[in-house]
Amino acid sequence: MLARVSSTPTFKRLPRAVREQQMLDAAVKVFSRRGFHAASMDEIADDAGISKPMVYAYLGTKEELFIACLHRESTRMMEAIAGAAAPDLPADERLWRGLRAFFGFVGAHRDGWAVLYRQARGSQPFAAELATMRGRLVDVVAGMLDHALRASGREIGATDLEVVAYALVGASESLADWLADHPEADAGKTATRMMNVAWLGADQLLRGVTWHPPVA
Amino acid sequence: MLARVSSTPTFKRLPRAVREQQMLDAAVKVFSRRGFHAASMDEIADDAGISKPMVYAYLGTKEELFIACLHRESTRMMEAIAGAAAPDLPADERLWRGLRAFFGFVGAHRDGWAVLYRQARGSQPFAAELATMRGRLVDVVAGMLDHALRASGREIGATDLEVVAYALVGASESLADWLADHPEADAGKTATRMMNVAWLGADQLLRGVTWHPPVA
DNA sequence: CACTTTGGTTACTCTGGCGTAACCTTACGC
DNA sequence: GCGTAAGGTTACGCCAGAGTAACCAAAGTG
Repeated sequence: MLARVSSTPTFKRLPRAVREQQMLDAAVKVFSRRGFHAASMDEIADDAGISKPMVYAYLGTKEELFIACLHRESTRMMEAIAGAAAPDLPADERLWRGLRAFFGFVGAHRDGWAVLYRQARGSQPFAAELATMRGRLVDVVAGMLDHALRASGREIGATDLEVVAYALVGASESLADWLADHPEADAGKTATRMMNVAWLGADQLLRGVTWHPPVA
Repeated sequence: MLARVSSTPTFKRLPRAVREQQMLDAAVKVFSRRGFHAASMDEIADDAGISKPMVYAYLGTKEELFIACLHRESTRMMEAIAGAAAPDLPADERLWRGLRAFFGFVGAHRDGWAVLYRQARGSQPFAAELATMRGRLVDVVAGMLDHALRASGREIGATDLEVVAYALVGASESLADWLADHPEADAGKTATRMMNVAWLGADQLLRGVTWHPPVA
């Protein structure tokens, strides 16, 4: 007998890259459930099946860890969207595919992304980080609208463009929240609904229709 | 001489109701600047010109204090909106007035409401509170849309209605954030922009126009 | 087989800041 | 003028939970 070498071979001694992902998985989960502040490094370490000092060794401070989570998740999301919305498609098709990818992603990572994202909106240290990511999305949407507008010989002020894009992104985020809170809801259907709100308005704008406040 | 009674008459010994408002003012300010977690009760007390135990005596725990802030601010906002959007006006007029009131409020309370609001979205203890308030707004918007739809002999599923309303509210919130971050921006103009996005889409919906996903 | 790197652990330290106990003092009713 | 409540203070207890020191062990590497 005396079998000791391979008594528990499945465990332990994993390469760094693997452990880091496990830690991030655990961190996303715990941050989601508890919120940044209430989440404890001990619980995260525990959940990752590792001891706390390892987390510090690999991913650093609690704050840095959170940012690492944000980064990983947002990168994944951006890739999902970019991969779906090819730039050579017509505007409505691009919008539709982008939205579908977005809601698909959120639907598949409900407690991951959406809640992480919610966290980040509030707290100063991460707001900047988040603003950058949202900024990229806004730019994409704005670029899309601008492109479509120019194609139909129209134009619109830069600020107006930004604000409209911002509103569309905001509406999508809200519906993503809604989706994350309604486990029974379907991602595709939500995307369709968003499209109805977004495109019907955007389409009008593209046609040159605008609304003006009453003179009163 | 011997004047001691009225040596510092302007200070101290204020009735509870007054002090409570001062405390809430201070709390809103500090919570906004620092965020819930980083805000310290000491700083709030200090800023209110009072000592910490008084804050505990009047408004309770840090958490309770935050909720009290949320309550006061949201009540004020709801009143501003409700006061502007009379229920007997036509849909577009109501929407326009409501939006103007909303952005006017946010513009006037930039660091107050908007940041408080951002805070609350993330952290569990307040998310519920906030969800209730947003729920009321969503109901109002949904009711408005439903009313207008029925008036033109149309109808729409309850979930669809809710989701559309949710998207509109979300877009408004996003623009409110944008407004809070751009001190130079004008509230009225922002409201007009939002109206362009919201109404152009909603108007189409009201006319029975819908968008459907391509068969592919 | 030394010997070093990499993956891992237990068991602390230390501090920020919430919440409170104990204690004054001005106003007001009677 | 005297009791009592309402407004106010200083000074502290206390603990969760971030971050660390010190130490161990299994793989590579020559």
